[in-house]
Amino acid sequence: MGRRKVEIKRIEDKISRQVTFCKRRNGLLEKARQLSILCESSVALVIVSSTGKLYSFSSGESMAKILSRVEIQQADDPETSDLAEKGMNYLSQKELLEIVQWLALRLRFPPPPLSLSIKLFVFVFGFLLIYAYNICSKLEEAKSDNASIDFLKSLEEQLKTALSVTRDRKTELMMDFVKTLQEKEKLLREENQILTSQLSKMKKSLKPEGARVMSPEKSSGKNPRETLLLLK
Amino acid sequence: MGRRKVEIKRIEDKISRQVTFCKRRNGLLEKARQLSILCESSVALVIVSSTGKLYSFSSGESMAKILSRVEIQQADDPETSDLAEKGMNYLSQKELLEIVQWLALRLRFPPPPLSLSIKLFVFVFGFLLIYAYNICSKLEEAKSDNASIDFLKSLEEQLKTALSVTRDRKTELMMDFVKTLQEKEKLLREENQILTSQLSKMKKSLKPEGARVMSPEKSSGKNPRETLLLLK
DNA sequence: AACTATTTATAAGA
DNA sequence: TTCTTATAAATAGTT
Repeated sequence: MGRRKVEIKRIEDKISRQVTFCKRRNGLLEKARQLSILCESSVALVIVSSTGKLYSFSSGESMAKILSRVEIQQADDPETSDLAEKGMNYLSQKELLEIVQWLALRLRFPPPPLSLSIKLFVFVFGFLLIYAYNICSKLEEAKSDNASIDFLKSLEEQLKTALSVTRDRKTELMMDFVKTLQEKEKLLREENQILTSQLSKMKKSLKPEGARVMSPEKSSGKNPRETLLLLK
Repeated sequence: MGRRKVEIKRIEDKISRQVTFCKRRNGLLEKARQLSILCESSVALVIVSSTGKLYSFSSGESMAKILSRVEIQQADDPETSDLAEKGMNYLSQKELLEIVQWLALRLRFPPPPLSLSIKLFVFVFGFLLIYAYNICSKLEEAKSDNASIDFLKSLEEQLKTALSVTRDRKTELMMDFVKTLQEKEKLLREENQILTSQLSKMKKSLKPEGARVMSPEKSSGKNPRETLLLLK
């Protein structure tokens, strides 16, 4: 829709590319706005220029909310369930590696099962940044009258209250449950060790024919006591 | 660009709205694609229909990556990083302790090395509060405007949403962790059973050799099973 | 899903 | 950048 038809491929001339970017970017943002209004739909659009400048639009509901639907929908989709990789992009590679290694080390558990948790963690983080960005850009357009200041003060209170939900009963219950599970795990591990050592002693005792009598005595005499102690 | 000019406002007729949505949605997605190719820019677009169906486009790099630039840009902005810092400070000592304890419990490790994770966690929670504060102070400086009340109401909704999302994610994280622990427990139990049965087989094979071996056998063969029961 | 009369977007030029 | 204008592209209403 110009003086001539253009092929859809990278515009080589830098100036021309920049001009086209400016025009089409505005066009796209406007089209996004129109679609959201005309058809009552949620639209989130982010454009980053080749020079790194950022432009975005999101309809009435916050971008965070719209994007969360992508996450949910994609999580259900087996093909896209490469969740770990997706989540990684929200933090720098370096930071993420650091977190993964650190957690893996401390949990003595191989990384893969952790990736989901990390993804969620990281997702929340990226989520709010996008959200905040949106609020900020909207804020610039906004003005307030005197009456709204009281409203904002109450909003602040509400936010504080919401924050204290960190300590709600559900969380506490879950923490208790986690504690119980961890204790169970510890006991089971210890028991496993005892069983394993009993087993190896048994095997040893079977090998040398003459030593048969001695070692079973040792193992049967020592192990039960150990087990009892550990269970305390 | 049609038989007649249309006003940009919600299309009341449902059929017509749906048809328009389909047409414009495709147009928008195509435009997004073209912009990304012509101008070598990153574009992420998400459209959710009023019926909840999701359509999206993102240029070559993944949407997550594009969105992460928002994060980078925010981090580079001195005002924002200042906010992040304030976010840390704003959480009460008590709340911070709570978060530390939760993480410490999960990781069975003393707090200090946790700093990175804590940073992320605290940031998520502190973030919105700081923004609320900031919005308040900015708006207090601004001048009267009737239309602003609607804006503020939508802002309130957005903040509420963001908070609930954060809470939901935390719960999800914990649930994932519980699941992992339960799986671990199951595996350990199975291992225990195998070890126990191996042990008793061993002992049987020792049986015919002499009567001496019998009594120790009982005690060592019985204890692990009892232990398992206790752990339930 | 097509069709087509119009509107709209935009490429090139100023 | 911004505006102008010829033309391509998108799409509203119709079939």
